[in-house]
Amino acid sequence: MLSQSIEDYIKAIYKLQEHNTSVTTNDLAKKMNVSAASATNMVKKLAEMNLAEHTSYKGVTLTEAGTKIALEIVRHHRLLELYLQQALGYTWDKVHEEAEHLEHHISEEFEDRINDFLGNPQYDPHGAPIPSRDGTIPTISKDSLADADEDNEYIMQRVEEESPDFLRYVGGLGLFPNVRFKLIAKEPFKGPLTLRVDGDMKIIGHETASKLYVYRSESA
Amino acid sequence: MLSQSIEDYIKAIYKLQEHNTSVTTNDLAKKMNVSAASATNMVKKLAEMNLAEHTSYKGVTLTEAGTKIALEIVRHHRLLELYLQQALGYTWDKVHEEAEHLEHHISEEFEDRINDFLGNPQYDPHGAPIPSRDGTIPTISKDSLADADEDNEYIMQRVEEESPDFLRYVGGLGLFPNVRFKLIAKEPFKGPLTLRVDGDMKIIGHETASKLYVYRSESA
DNA sequence: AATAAATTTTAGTTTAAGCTAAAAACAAAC
DNA sequence: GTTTGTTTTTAGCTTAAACTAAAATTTATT
Repeated sequence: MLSQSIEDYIKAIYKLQEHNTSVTTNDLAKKMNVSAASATNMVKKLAEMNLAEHTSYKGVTLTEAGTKIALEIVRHHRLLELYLQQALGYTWDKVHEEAEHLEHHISEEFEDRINDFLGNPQYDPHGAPIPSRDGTIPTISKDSLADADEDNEYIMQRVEEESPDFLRYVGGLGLFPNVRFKLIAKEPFKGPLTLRVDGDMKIIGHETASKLYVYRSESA
Repeated sequence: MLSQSIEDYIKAIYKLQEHNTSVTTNDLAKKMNVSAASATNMVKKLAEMNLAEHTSYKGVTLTEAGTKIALEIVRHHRLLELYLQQALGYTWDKVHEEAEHLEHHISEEFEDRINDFLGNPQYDPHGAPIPSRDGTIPTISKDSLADADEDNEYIMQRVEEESPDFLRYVGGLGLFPNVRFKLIAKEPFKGPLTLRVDGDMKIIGHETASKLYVYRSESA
């Protein structure tokens, strides 16, 4: 059984890998809120355990074994998030934190039972893909709303931010996964975007838009 | 936030206090599966934190503050057990272990939500009382079936053992909380007991009976 | 290319929780 | 009421995961 700490580091590396090509110990230290030295130590330990590869002064990558563990943790996390929402009525801004604590402590049986309760779901409340038991990840759009084109219709896929405040803000605009909307206007130079969501006009900043992933909708 | 370890010790002391009047560090060490020295160390730390009182070479008692914490943990544990059974279909022999892991990691919100889901329940799947939010404990019979009298009707209140094997055995006899049965015969000298449960005759040992708590039923 | 700045690693400490072995205190037996 | 045996505590060691400060390496600047 891996320590909670080890699991947290693996998950952090996994998440950093999704974005940045190379993950430095410093990136990791920041994400984990520990000193750079602590991150280095853990990375060396992970390498020792063959869960990561580390080239000094360069960066870290998860090995296949490490990735497998990361996917299990992410699966736990996202299943829990959805379960908290669907079964216990949590709002989407609160599920992350609770799942964060629980993800390390549920058994395989628990995982299976909530998975069955939820009908083997593909996405969590924020639209993030839930890795399947065997490590397959449902496809997701990698198109940020910030790169979308005026005058097109889109469907919200995913909000890639977990801060409660941000989620409440976005939710207040009606922008939940699977919601359809139209991008009416988009100012140049990272300016604001105007959307029509369910008949209402909403203006959001470029920064916000960059965290929303969408796919083109066949306009109705 | 108390460490998991501290919480586990507090809970162990609480449970030992329920039975034995005085709790020695050795009792505690056995219950916790640690060396006597480790138990002594922790007890001193708890005393330091004003969660327990310790008189050297004598024993430990929880303070009011310590008891309050114990009750919270026990509440978490028993609510979880019932939730796992009611909401997720766990059998009663498996709920203990899962709850044991989760009890330290659920938030107050989680506690409240499962409590509401369960309708503010009083007893867990084994008939153990669930302390209320404010620390009140539902009444329970302290009469063991081992001390019961021939020819009377009883209702199962509680099974005071958490080992899966034992619970499966007892469950196989049909002896769940709230089940009514009649004590047909009872051999002297800690001999076996004969019961009629739902029309069927069952013979159980004294040792088993001593772990079953019952109350007299007004015979129908 | 040489030096300055930033990043990463190494070295050595700290804390929590465990351990063993030895010492101290208590209980029991003669 | 000593002596013997058990229980409890003390002392000192180990491991995991953090830390700071110093050394090493890489990157950036002139």
